[in-house]
Amino acid sequence: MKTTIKDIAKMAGVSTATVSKVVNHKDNNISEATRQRILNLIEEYNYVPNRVASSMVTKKTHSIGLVIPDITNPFFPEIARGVEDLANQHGYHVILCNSDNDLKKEVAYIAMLQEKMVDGIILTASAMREGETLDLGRIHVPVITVDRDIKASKIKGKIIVDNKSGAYEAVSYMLNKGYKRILHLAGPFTSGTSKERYEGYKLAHENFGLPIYEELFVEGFYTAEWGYEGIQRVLNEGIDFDGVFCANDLIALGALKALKEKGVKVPDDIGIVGFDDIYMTTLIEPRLTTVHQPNYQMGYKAAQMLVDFIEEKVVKEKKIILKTELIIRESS
Amino acid sequence: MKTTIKDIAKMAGVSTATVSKVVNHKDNNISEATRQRILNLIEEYNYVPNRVASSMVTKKTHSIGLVIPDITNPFFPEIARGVEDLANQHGYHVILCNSDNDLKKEVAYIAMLQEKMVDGIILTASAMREGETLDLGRIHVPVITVDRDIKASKIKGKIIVDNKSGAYEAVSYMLNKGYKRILHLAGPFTSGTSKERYEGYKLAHENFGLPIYEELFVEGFYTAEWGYEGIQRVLNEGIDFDGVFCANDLIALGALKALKEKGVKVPDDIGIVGFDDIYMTTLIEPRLTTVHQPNYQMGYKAAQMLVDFIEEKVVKEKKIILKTELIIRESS
DNA sequence: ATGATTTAGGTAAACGTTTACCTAAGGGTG
DNA sequence: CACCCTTAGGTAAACGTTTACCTAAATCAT
Repeated sequence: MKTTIKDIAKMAGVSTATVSKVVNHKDNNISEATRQRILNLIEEYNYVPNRVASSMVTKKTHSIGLVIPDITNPFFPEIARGVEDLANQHGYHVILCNSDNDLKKEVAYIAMLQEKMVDGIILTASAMREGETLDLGRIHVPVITVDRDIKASKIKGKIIVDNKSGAYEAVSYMLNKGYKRILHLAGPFTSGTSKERYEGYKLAHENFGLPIYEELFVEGFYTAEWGYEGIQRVLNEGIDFDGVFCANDLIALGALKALKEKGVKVPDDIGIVGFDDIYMTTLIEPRLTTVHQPNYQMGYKAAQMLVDFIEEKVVKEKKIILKTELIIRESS
Repeated sequence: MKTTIKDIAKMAGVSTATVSKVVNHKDNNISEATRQRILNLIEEYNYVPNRVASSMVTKKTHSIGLVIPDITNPFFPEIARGVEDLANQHGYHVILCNSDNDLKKEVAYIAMLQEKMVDGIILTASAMREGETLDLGRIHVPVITVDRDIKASKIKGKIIVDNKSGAYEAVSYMLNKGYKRILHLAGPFTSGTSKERYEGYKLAHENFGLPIYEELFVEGFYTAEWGYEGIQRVLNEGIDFDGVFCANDLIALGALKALKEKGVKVPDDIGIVGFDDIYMTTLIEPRLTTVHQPNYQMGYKAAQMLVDFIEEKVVKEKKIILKTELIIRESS
């Protein structure tokens, strides 16, 4: 049998109220003698407060749900870590959910989180297909989205990254460097980030007064496999290009691999620029020029905003747009 | 106000017991008419059962704690994913905790998890320094360790990988290929896995009747930074070697980078073999020969065993040793 | 000495479920 | 008709806390 507050109260000859007060440091009107007596008993009998019982009365579980597509995707651990760090600092714990970019799973997880009475949810929404929509109508805890901007009602806050300007900066840099025909290996257009990065690509060309060649834009997926395949396809079609702007680093890594295998020299023959700045970009040869995304910051800020909502502090900014940073390395 | 079981009961003109039964599908003796009436009200009023209240009476929270050093280390996301997948299949959710290899944080997290009444804990223990010991004496839920074998009482089960034989196989392979002076960039010896891998390295040499050169063994950390630095140090000291066996892939990646920068050709001049088979090993050039660790499997099996303990099934094996697999690629 | 205030703690309801056990009505059997 | 069984549901305690409000004794000011 686990020791409960009642056991301690009985042994100390006080009421449970008194024990509760000392456990929660609301012991301003408890005599030092009693306090010590209780503390000793707690120690001796290894009393561990049952937080689920507390939650029943306080209506707070001090837990937050984190719903992301896949922790295995190198993009997400940093976000998760940022969330967890801030949460931990404030006494919250985080429940990890992998939605696999599947709206059904996502909805199921959110429902589950609600049943578990989490105090709030941080969500990187799955890419939605046409006609799909995420209904948060029945959720009554704050929801913050991270990285992906979705249009669903009831979202209390957003943390996003300025993808368009990040891409703009990267492509401008390439154009400045003299690249003329920049291939854009895009992510899936069901993802808003992918679209925004494409827009940055376009805008840079426009500002330079350069045309956009249709054959230099290829839509795909956010994976290394696709980067690998995409390059091969373009090469096989005989399309000419002197630089590649990839919608994320995974694509870039795949592309780089494919180019190397074809004997193409990077950056001498063709330059590559990625997006995200995931850890491994510095471990490869040549190190990848890329657009740094502040992932840890995103997670951290999201959690911060969520906790502010939960604790009913005033939240000044409900939409935080984080800046990217172009990191120039040797691949371009 | 959120709808509770009482609201539904009142509106349906039945007792809460009845509603509870239909919600939990224990409705064998509830008439179909009543069942439908209740179901409709649940739908209409968006009744969401409060699982923390359930937990109070059932003594189960259907949550498990996952304590790992750092989700940001590419070694762990796969484990976490394995855990989460199995947990999810069985209706459990997982609470993520990053201990940063800090015993204090680890202990604090475990205490917190206990207060939150998790049903069990999966732990990749932090590397302990001399004299440190993890006291699980006060935990009364099952604890399973993963990857790292620690000696702490009260561990209900272990999932580990046969590090020694993995290393043995890798080094034997190198020796067979004709490498004569194999540098071993080890991890920290506070970590058991690191020691075991070293033992595999030693055993292979012994079986080949070859000597072990002291200067070819260097203890360090499980990071790419250290691999990079370690190689430079060895090179600066003018120590001669023709192959490198790294205690993990991160070290190997760092080492590879350092070698490339010095103009050393891999695998022509020097061969490299790593350990872990993290995702990025296939994205670099040359792709890394490494010892595959079944990380996802580890997490999955750990969760499986934990759930079996929680649900009081008979657990046949309390120590599962997973086999590694040597993956030969181009770096050797 | 009296009334007011402070100190130290107690009382008991409430949080939202589950579940062992009870009951009342109806049906079946001989 | 008397008895038993089944059906359909109800009763109420229990889970372990927290907290608004209460109270009795001691101290203080005048």
